[in-house]
Order: sequence, then structure tokens, then C-alpha cells
Amino acid sequence: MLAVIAQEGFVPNPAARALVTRRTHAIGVVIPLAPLTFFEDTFYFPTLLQGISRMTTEHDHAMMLWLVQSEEEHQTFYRRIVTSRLMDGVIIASAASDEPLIDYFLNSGVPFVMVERPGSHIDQISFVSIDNETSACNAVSHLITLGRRRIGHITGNLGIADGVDRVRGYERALATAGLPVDQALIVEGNFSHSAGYLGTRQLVEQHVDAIFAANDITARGVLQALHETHIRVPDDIALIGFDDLPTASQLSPRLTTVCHPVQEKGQMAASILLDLIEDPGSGPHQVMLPTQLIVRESCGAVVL
Amino acid sequence: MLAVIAQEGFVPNPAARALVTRRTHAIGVVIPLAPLTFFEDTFYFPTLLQGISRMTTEHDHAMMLWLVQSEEEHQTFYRRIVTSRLMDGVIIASAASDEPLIDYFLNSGVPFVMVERPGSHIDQISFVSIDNETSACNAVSHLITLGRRRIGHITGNLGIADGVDRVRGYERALATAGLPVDQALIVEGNFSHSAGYLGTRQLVEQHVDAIFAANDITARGVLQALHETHIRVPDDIALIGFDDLPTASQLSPRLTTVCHPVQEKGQMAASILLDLIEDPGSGPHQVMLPTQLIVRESCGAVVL
DNA sequence: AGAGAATTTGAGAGCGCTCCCAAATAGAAA
DNA sequence: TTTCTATTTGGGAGCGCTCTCAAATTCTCT
Repeated sequence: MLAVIAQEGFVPNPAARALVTRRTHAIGVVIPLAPLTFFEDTFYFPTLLQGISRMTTEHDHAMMLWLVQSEEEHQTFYRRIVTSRLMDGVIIASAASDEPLIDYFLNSGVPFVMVERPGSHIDQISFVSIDNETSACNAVSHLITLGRRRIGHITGNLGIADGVDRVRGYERALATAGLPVDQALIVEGNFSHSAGYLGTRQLVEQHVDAIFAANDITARGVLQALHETHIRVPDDIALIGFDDLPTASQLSPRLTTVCHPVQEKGQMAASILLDLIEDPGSGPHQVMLPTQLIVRESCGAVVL
Repeated sequence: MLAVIAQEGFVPNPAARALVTRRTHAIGVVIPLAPLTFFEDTFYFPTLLQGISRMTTEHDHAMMLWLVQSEEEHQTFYRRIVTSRLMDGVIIASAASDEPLIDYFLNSGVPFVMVERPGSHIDQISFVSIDNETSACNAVSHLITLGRRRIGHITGNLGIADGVDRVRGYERALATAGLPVDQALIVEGNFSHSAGYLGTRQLVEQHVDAIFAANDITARGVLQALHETHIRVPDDIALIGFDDLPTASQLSPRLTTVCHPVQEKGQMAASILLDLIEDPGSGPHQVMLPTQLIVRESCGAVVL
């Protein structure tokens, strides 16, 4: 009899089912719009969403998207999810250490996963990230291997773990090679194009022979600044970025950068969240995804 | 008594409410991943989603995102929405004329709105778009005003209304100015970077003095190609793009382009959909948003 | 103060499903 | 064939709301 039902194409009413099972089969994705990233690195979120979407559709879940702007919207959102149980769990796609949602969620009992390492309560929170420090270290080590000695770094947002970790990686690479860490060669940025553009001036004055930019957007700013001042890349100054944006290979010279598996991050976050929904007791899951240095022209390595 | 309830912070269970009201207070956004656009023009969808999100949160609705890849996923999606009434309505963010979902939806009774002009059934479908033809015409007219006479065009995807309409606008501008339309100056592209890069070669051979690219991504490809062959922009060849991506003003020279109000498009689409949900009888709503030519350096106009 | 209208309150049905338990059926062992 | 067990089937109850209708209350006017 139930075989007949299946054949007739019967689709149960999700609302009725949700009412009794207390499972909506929907997960939420919260993206705070505050971070510059949303507007500058437009590659990141679509790709992340794609990864999440892949996993959720595979597991027959819906994905609700919440682009929250203000603190007020954070509150509204929180009530929607926690009080009303609109969704079974949430992925928080924000790296801001002070993300106010974290506190809301921590003892709410609603499963959630963060993308990027959270700034606090690390031992209680499930998250997926990449090993920013090692990745950055590898990139800078590569520059050192190629003979560069005065390597500057334009940092990302230092209020975000990713930004801080990449600075650490940069310093570790220098230390490992026995090179001094000169604070004058570290310019604070914020993952933006203009940070790269502006920061380059300072680094040029310091006579650097290479720049490690905290991300590709920044690297693009660096490239533009160097270009305008007729400094050759990689001949005069070598450059390495971070993220491997699709445009990285379209720049001239083509940008050497660290591949950031954003889609995999999304998939993994969704996968962890689904596990957490299934079995809320299964402690925090924390995953670090591997990265890879993509060697192109801008670092000065000979590419065939 | 109900004043007390409101004060106590009571939030009704959405599932129970949906069960009886037959309204989930959720709308869907379907983005077919097939079009190149998703991967190349990563600015478009986040911005569109932001516009939609603004309107939906304002009206207390949730936004479900569906990134569908295969025909199979289209089917699954369709059943989810139509048969099961997971959502009250849908925004279809695809410009592909042959979008299979359209047929599914047309006589399903589920409210839907398209972003971009649909390829068929135009009289029955609600949509929001921009006047691509006039916008393109204005851009090309601007080049003519600046003294350019051999203006090439690298088209967008001609399977999409936007692409076709922009060619029409290009032709109309030439016709209006009494200039001949030379098919050798029209190179078929597909909104991609490589279309611009490759197409430029053909147009250079034709000794054009200006290029109108179907979008900014393509214009970026043009710029790179011209750059590599040491052709000066705008001195030798002037360039105008379309979309006004955030990076347009970061290129050198800064790109003259048509401002595409993507966020407004999203807001409008959501607004129309909410109207349609409220009153399904209120015939198709069709809105054309205005655009504006943003004059920068690449077209050769003197900018102060 | 009393009759009428307007408003508030309360009780009950029902939305479409899942879950549980009892009844019926099918299958396995004696 | 009979008995016991395993599986299927069917009939409630109930999830948390909204909606309707009747009863109770308040307000308005004569």
C-alpha cells in the first residue's frame, strides 16, 4: 500500500510534518553584512553557499539565507530561529571575533557551526576553517626560497582570526629562515583593495623585494599601485596573494596565491551541522581544510 | 489578555501556523548554476540576494535559496515548492530563455517573478529588468559623441535577452547617428572575461577606435588584451562596459560603464512577489528599472 | 435602569502529518 | 491443521496554531 503511495508521487506537507516531528528540515545560513568582505570579495559567499547548498540538497534540507545588517536584525533573526524553531540549525558565516550571535546561540541548544575560527569559546564551538598560519608560512617560505629577503606583509583585518593567523604564518616563515621580523615591513590592512594600494607605498619606501598580501583583493591593490609607479612584478618586487580568486589568473602578471577551498568549507560546515542536528550530543566538531600554494608568475618562480 | 501575550515575548510556531493558514511566510530564490555568470560575475548574485533579503525581512518573510545545477535538481526543486507548498512564491533568477522551470510554474498557480526578461510567455510572466537596449544605445551614443566612428561590440550571451537587447541598442545608436552597422565589428561573446580577451583581437584587426563590451567582465578581458598589445586606452581605443562592478573604478584606466541597479532589482522582484502572494489575481507585474551611464576614463571623455 | 449593539472571551473543530497501540493478516514452526 | 510469532493495517490522539460560533461581558443609547 505504501508502495502505491510512493508511486503516486505523494509529497507530505512540510508544515504538518514539522509540527509533529519538530524538525523543519531547513538550516539557516547567517551572513552579517557588516564585514567589508561581502562587498569586496564577492567570490567568497556565493562559493560558500554553493558548497552548503550541495550538501543540504543532497540531504533533503532547505537552506534559508539571512543577510543581517544591524544589531536589531540580529535579535530578530535570533528569535526567529531559537524561539520559533524555524530551522533545525544554523551556519554562521562570520569571522568577526565579537560576533554577537555566538553568545545568543551558545546556551540555546540550537545546533550551529561557524565558518572560520571563532574568536572565543573555541572549545565549545563547531567550526570549519583552513590552517591560515601554515598556509601563509608556506607562501612566504616560497618567496624566501626564491631569494627574496626583504619581504613585506599587508595584513588582513586583525579583528578576524584569519587576519591574525596569516601574520603569524608570515612571521614564522621569516623566523624559520633566520630572517629578522621587521615591524616596518608589516602594514596593517583590512582585506580591501585600498589597503593593498595604500600599503604598497609604505612598503616601497622600505625597499622590499617581495610582498605577501593577506588576500587576493589586497594583492590586486598592490599590483595596481606597483603598476602605476612602474615597478616591475616580479622582477623588482615579487607578490603572493591569498584565496585564489578566479581573477587571480587573469591579472598580469598572473598572481601566485594560496588556494582557499571555499566550496569545500561550505560543504563541510553543512555536513557538520547535519551531524549535530542528528546527534546534538556529539561534542564540537572542528575541521581544518588543507590549502595549496598556486605558483604563477607574480612570485618570480619560473613557470613553464 | 492578548496584550500580555505580546509582552511576554510569545513567538508562534511557524509550522503550526503554516499548517492552518497555508502560508509559510517563506519565499524561494532559484538560481540555476548553469550560466557562466554565477562564477564570473560574482558580484551579481550576492547583490541581488541582498536586495531581496532587504524586502523579505522587512515583510517578515524568510528567504530560501536554491542553487540548482541539473535538470534533475530542477525537478526536485519543483516538487518541493509546488507539490509541497514549502514556500509561498518564488523568484527565478535566471535569464536563460529556455529555462525549464518557467513551463513548470506557468500553470501551477504558484506565484513567481523572474529577474531579467523571460524568453517566452512574456505577457503572462511577472518580471523586473532594466532597459538594456536604451542603456546600450546611450553608451554607444556617448562614444559617437566623443568622435569615435569605428565602434566594435563584443556581445553577451545571445541566448539571453540581456545579450540580444544590448546588441540592438548598439545597432540603434549607430543607426541614429547615421553610421553603418558592420557585422565584422560585432563579435559574439558570452559575458566572460575570455570573450573580451579573444574578441579584442578580431576587433583590433578591424581597426576599431572604440569597443562597447556587453558587460564589465568582458571589458576587463578587453582591457587586458589591449594592455598586452600596448594599445592605449582610451587614446587608441575607447572602451565602455556594462554593470558598473565595484572593480570598474579600480581598473586602469578607470572604466566607463552603465550602472546596473542590481540591488534595486532584487528589492523590486521581492516586492512584486509579495504583492502577487497577497493577491494572486493581480495580473503580471512588469518593471523596467532605469540605468545610468557612469563616465570615467576609459571612454576618453575628459573627467575632472 | 433596561434594551440593544458592540466587543471580548472561551470552547471546539480542524489543518496534515507522525506515533502509538490494537486488530488483522501473513508467515513459521510444531 | 493448529499454535505461536512476525508483519501489516487501521484507528485514534495530539503537535500548536487559526477560525468560527456561541456565550459572556462591556458599552451606548433611550
